[in-house]
Amino acid sequence: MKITLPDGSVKEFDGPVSGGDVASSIGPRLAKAAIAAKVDGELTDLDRSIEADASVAIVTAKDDDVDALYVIRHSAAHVMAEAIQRIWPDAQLVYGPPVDMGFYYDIDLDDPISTDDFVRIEKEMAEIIASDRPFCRLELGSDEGRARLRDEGNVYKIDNAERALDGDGDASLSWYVTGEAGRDWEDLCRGPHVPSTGRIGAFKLTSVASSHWHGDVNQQRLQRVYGTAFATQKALDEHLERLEEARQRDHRVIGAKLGLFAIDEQVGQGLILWKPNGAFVRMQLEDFLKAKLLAAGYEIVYTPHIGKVDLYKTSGHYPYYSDSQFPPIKMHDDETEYILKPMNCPHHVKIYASEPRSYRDLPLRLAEFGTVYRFEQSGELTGMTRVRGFTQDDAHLFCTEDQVRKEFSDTVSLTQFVFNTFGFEDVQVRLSLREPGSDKYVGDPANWDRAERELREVLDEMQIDYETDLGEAAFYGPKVDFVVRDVIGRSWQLGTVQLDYNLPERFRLEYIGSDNQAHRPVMIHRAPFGSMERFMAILIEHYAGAFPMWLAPEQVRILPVSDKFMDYAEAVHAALRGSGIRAEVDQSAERVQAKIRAAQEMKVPYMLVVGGRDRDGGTVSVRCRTRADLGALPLEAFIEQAKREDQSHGEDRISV
RNA sequence: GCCACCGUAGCUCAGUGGUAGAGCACUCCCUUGGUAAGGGAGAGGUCACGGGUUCAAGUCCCGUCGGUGGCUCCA
Repeated sequence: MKITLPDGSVKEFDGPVSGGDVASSIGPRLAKAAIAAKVDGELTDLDRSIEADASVAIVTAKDDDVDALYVIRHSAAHVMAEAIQRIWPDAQLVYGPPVDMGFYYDIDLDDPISTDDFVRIEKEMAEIIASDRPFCRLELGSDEGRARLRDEGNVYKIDNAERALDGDGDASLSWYVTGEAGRDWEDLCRGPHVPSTGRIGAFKLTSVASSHWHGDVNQQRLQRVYGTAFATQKALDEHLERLEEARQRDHRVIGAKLGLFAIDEQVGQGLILWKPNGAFVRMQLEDFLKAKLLAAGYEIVYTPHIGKVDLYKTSGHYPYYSDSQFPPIKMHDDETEYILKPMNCPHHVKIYASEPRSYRDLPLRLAEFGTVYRFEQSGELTGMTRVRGFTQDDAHLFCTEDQVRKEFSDTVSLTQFVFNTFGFEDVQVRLSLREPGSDKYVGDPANWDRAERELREVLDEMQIDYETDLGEAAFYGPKVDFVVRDVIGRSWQLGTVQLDYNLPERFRLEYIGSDNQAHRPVMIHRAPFGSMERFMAILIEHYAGAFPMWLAPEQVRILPVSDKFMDYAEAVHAALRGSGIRAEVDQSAERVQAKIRAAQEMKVPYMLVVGGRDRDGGTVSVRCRTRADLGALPLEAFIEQAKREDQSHGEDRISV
């Protein structure tokens, strides 16, 4: 029998071997480090027999190996479940997979598990790990397995088993016993696991939350205990440190510290108050994009925050999303109703419809930073990322069928340009298509087919990597979303480009073609930032509050060495302001060291230390937030360079 | 919306049913200094809100509001 190793070498064995045997044949150290095997690309237990020629890779307990972490965390989930059942024998196990950064186990138990219980659970886990009991696989045929599950009486496991067996006549069921069958703890599980509990290097429980069976709110509510595990304590410590650092970058923490935004419960949940510093950054972002849009042939419009319900009935939004809107405002006649607009499109559609359009007018690109209101569930609200009132950098492009391709491709380029400008690298592109056979979509299926095909073709032409999500489309058309991860690893949708063959239909939009006949335009909805609130939140975390100079509300802080030089500091201040540079003077009675520290903490890009030497020479001593002391520069030269850095969006940096 | 946890000074947090605390920030005074915290003093509180138990509640119980982590949802 031939076993091919990852380096391409081939080892011969007589008869079946296990991954462990293969490891031993290579060397004792590898055998010792091995925790699982990957046979023809599939992870298996180290002691599973390999019956035929195969390529085999040995998985060792390494913290940078996703397979190793997968197996370790899966095993840790078992150990945690056993620990929980030791403490709460009534706990019914549901489902316990490894996930991105750790693992969880869903448990049905009436007693609430709280983080205070973690110490107890972790102690039991440590004991199970210290006893170093082997994970033993126990396989039963489907009938025998079902009988066993019936005896155990856990409906969740029976359900899991039926799903595993579904459509596979001769499938079997497997259990993993942590120790000796019939005596020690066991769990229905597909595996694989580490050879023994002692191989789980380091673990920690992280949080407890609620979940629902099958993710369905109408089903049994479960408790989900989250944890994480690594091969070594060092890696676990580093992971926890990274989490802590990420928390320091949290936009809610930095937003408060830098005076960017506030939320006030008297104003309302999920409603953002942009404070002067945050408002300034937002204004810069809007101006930046507006200039780009005007250059690309967009036109700016303004529309009201409310509209009659009827408008949204025509657009089709109202019946679909009535429970995620603020309730309608009823007028004095008790009949007319207005709603806070949940979307800008119907208003823009009405601008299109306000005059006759010729094919010569198309594409018509209407842009607006339009604030919309959606009644998100209270449990959903999070800082600036998930809110009830937000401003979309919205635009609607009305074009002919023939123009769709180019307009769509231009908007995708624009979105990419925006992400590049801010240095976002971890951006996933997601193409959302409709779910075949579902009736939740409106419009002609032929139009949908055409739209979906065109999106794919353009993305392919632009050589963009994307993943396809069936069933994630908007009800009116397919879309391309740009998804960015925040520092805590959560994914947020920012930019979006959506094709819409549907609204023009519902509003009976028309243009007169070169044939002098009426035709229906196609709409593209697009928002590169997505929402100003969410984009701002991600930007804060991305920069950890240290905005590049062109975005920073305070670009320069002048630090007089003592208040004897306050007059010179004020003169420098006036010169900077006169040149359009945003500067402040630190007037406190502190020493320079303290002033520097304060400015660094407030993430001011440049500090100008000024004292006697500078006053006499007409210079400023430049300190950069990231590059420390740069030395002295004549005031005029600093202003020149500062303006250049500002206007070039950081391409040209100040140097001395 | 659901579950768990949390809510004490502007911020970060201590606080055993028995007189409300610290550090930072703030104000004032001293210090007048050259690249990440000089020293001193002062001010700042309806312990989220409402009810209950108790001789006595920041502390225990119930409710409401708000926050956090998930679940579900996200045009």
